[in-house]
Amino acid sequence: MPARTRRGEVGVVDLARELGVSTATVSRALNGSAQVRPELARRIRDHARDRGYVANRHARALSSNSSRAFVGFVIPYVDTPAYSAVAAQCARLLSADGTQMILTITENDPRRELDQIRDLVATRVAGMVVSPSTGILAGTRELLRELPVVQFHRSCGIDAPGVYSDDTALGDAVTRLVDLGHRRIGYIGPSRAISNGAARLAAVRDGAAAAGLDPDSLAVRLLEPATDQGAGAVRELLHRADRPTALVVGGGTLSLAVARAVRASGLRLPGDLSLVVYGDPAWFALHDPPLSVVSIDYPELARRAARLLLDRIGGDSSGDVLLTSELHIGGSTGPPPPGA
Amino acid sequence: MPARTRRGEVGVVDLARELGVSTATVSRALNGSAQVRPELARRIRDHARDRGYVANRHARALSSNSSRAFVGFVIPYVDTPAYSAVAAQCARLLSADGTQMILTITENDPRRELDQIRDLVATRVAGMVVSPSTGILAGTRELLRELPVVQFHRSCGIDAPGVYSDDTALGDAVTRLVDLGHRRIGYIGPSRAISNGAARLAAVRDGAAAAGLDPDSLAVRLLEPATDQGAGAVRELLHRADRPTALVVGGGTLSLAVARAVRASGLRLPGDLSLVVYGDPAWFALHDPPLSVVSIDYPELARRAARLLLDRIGGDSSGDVLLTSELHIGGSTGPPPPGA
DNA sequence: GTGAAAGCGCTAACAG
DNA sequence: CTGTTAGCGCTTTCAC
Repeated sequence: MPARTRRGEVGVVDLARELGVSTATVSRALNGSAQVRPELARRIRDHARDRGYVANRHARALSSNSSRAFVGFVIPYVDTPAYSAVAAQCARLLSADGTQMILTITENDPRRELDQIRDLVATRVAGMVVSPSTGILAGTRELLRELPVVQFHRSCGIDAPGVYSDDTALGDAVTRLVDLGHRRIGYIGPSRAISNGAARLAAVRDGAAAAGLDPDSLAVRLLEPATDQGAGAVRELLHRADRPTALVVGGGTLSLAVARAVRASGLRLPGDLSLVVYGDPAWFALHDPPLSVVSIDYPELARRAARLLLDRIGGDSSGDVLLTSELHIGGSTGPPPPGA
Repeated sequence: MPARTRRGEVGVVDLARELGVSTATVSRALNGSAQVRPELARRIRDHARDRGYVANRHARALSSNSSRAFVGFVIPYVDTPAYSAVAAQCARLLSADGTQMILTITENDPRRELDQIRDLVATRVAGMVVSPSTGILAGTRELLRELPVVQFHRSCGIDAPGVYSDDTALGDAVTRLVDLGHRRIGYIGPSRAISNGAARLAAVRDGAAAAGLDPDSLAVRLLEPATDQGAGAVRELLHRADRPTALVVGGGTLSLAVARAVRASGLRLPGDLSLVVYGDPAWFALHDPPLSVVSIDYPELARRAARLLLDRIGGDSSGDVLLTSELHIGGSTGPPPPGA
């Protein structure tokens, strides 16, 4: 044991002794209980500050079996801003509330997910934001039932509100492409096993239907998110005899991979192929021409998640939040090539 | 109080009673103390598992005044992968150790930083990784002296090991540019008030000197990181009569801004201007031509930070880790324009 | 309004 | 090897 022995920490007992009052009074004063003579309360608080008193959160959490001292944030992946940046943003917002955020990564592994969520429960977190893994276990659902939970990006069918992106902009993209004259449109997106994968595919199909194109005519390739197998899908799609004249991508990591593969294919945008990707327009604007992008406001997503969680911990039972995605038209969308 | 009353949690006392042993024995068995009859230990563990026992981390932390149950991770910004992705990655690695990571964001505000670090101390974290704010307060340094700390990206001169990127590749970039014939080279990087800003500037100057170019002849613009004021700096540099024939950027967020501004300027790369940016080559490869990039291996950085922290908590006093950055030559670097 | 005392759930001496 | 007994530092009845 590397022994951080007893440091010279001051505790409530010290404060109480030094002020000639009881620990109960100190505690009350420090927690703003109205039932302490204001004058005394102020003296206690001042003294606490002077002595550099910092309450031990474990003792506090242990004693008052409820506190919003900690919350959990559970995400599957680390290497996409859709998760890690939103998590960080959320930590920022929660800290304003004096709440510490414990971040855990499941790597989309149901087993780890269960372990981590169990550990969070063991920490008596006041609640948690969770982006469920694809094959969430029954035991995990069970655990989640026991405390305030907010789902995020993905839903796993438990009775908890969530913050999701409404990906209709993907549908708008398809509609727009059809309007431009495209008939053979490819879609590469995350697996439908993930709730948002399913939602995005649905949006794309709806967009086609809305423009009068048979959704079943779409060339669809669904992949695990956060893999760069997008390249393979692109090559496959573009080497068909009736290759699509337009491609829509429904995921951030996939989009990067697809953009690179398309670039490698030598096709001209938008002359030979139209392309709409998913993610941060600022980055995709590096491309020449700037890519048309479906984007979602991550900071806002984080804000809503944080607020929803705090509401829920506070007992308010709010409903889902659906954040509208936006279609930014760049230079990569145009009419299909004449011969097509 | 939103009252998560007493849920039907099982505790050591329950296990002890049900098994007809003492809580001490249960505790020992559960913590793998060798001084329990193996047969009994196994029975206890099995029973604990069957009952779905999960130890209350607060009680544990409170009792054994040392534990690696929690660590802190303190970063200034949320919107750059240099921080948020590394933090997430670190959380992933630490969880394998059963350690929960509390993430906090200072927004580079010394006051918040102090508050947050004080709160982490109040949580009795076993240690923390911290990327200090620019104007860190004396009180904060004081606090950091009291527990195992690993510095990250930035150093604040306390006596704690750190994980840094060795940005000599920035110097290599400059050397290379000089070798290509460039004499007027601009550098846009993070303020020297930040330790890594200073280090990068030094690397750039060293690179110039190594190639026989007077470091003082560099056109240097230092900015706050994570702002997009890069655009202004670019316009200013490129509108001078003796505008640089090459530009090197020493920060991720700055790089994006600079790349966009250069693009807007209409200058051809590398014909009119050579450009070397800082960040993820995969993203900057979207640019046409693909930008030459100085990059650093963030996952590895996270790995080293996690390991260093655990070592340090374990009592090992290891030294700094310097991770070598790499220069990826893309298509944005070439000889200066003939007339220059 | 304030104090005394009983825990929160666990670990760690100290005995046996 | 195992049980008894104190706490860890705080909150919270319950009296006064």
